[in-house]
Amino acid sequence: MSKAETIRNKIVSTADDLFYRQGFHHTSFADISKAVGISRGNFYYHFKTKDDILAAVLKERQAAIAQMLAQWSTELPEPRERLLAFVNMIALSQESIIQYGCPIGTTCSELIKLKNINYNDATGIIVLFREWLVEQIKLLGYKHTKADQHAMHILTCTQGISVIGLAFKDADYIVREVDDLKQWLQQL
Amino acid sequence: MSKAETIRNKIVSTADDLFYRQGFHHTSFADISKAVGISRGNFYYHFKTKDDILAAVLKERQAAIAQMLAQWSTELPEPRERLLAFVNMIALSQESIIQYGCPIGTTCSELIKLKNINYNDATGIIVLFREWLVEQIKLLGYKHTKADQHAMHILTCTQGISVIGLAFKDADYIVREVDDLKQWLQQL
DNA sequence: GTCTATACGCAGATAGAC
DNA sequence: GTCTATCTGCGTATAGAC
Repeated sequence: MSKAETIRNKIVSTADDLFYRQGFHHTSFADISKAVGISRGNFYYHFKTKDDILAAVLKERQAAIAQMLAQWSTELPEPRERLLAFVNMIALSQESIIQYGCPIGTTCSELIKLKNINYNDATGIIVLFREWLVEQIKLLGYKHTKADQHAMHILTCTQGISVIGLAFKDADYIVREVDDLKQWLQQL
Repeated sequence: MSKAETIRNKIVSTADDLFYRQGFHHTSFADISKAVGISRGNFYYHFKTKDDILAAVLKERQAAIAQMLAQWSTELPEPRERLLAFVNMIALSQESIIQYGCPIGTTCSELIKLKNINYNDATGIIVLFREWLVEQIKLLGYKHTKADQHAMHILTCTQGISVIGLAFKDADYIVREVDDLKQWLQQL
């Protein structure tokens, strides 16, 4: 890997982190270049515009999520286990959720309102989750329509937990709601 | 009511609307003054800073919500009916939720990340909802702790529905999830 | 490739004429 | 009270030296 690619990757991962913690609009080039440790001028050698960085961040996130889901699909034999792994993700990242919310949901909500952002780019990751969830639920014996409704319900709960967890900064609440959701999954 | 107060009120209601549809950070003074039909200079006669407008908007929203909740408490005799009225609010405003999300949730999520905004100002309205819900659920015979957990669950669902409804722009989904939540309330 | 210097536009905010 | 003119700072973006 060339040095240019290494720096590029560092810019993307740093931007990823800052976009999550501060929001896309609220993160300036100065923030990113300062965190990476390069000058703003150098910055433009790698990315022409802010939207270019955003596109790279979203692509990178999507790839990471796709890989994680694929890993679960291979490592966990039972579809129900996979669903539990998905839901458990919320409980595991409760600390960051309390501080910054869900990385997927908050970004999606922010970007979807921006007129110049592509709708599919903004929602891509949630679509990925939805399709993967549907796949697992169908393996439990549900038809597509019903499986999709259940998948949407799971997404509803995880996003709701993230929003309310952020608003009230309550870790116990997150654990409790995640447990309820797990129970719901068990009897699915 | 003096003319100054009328204009002030118009600024607040316009800002309220724009903050909801575009987000606080994304709404400029130019946007508001243009929508109200006054010059930016005149603007500053009524509000010194952007934070002042935000404070006025939040106060106004809080007052409106408090009044709505009080009205439900007087008009609807049964606590269960009141809870249904709350949840039904989501279904009734599905059109705007699909476009802009939940006015309470999105604003809260955005403001809570801003360092210079008071935490209590950002979460005030959700706290209001929480307390009112707890009150109603206690009337159903639940102890405070359990009632609060149920209240938090209702908030979780409504916020989750708003986020996912916005992301997928699906009105049928909203109606379906609201119906599920209503059923859950019936057996509470 | 990486830097400094700088242009440019926009948003927040102020001064002062009317 | 309402306006126009203007200032300042910041964020995006470019040019060009090294």
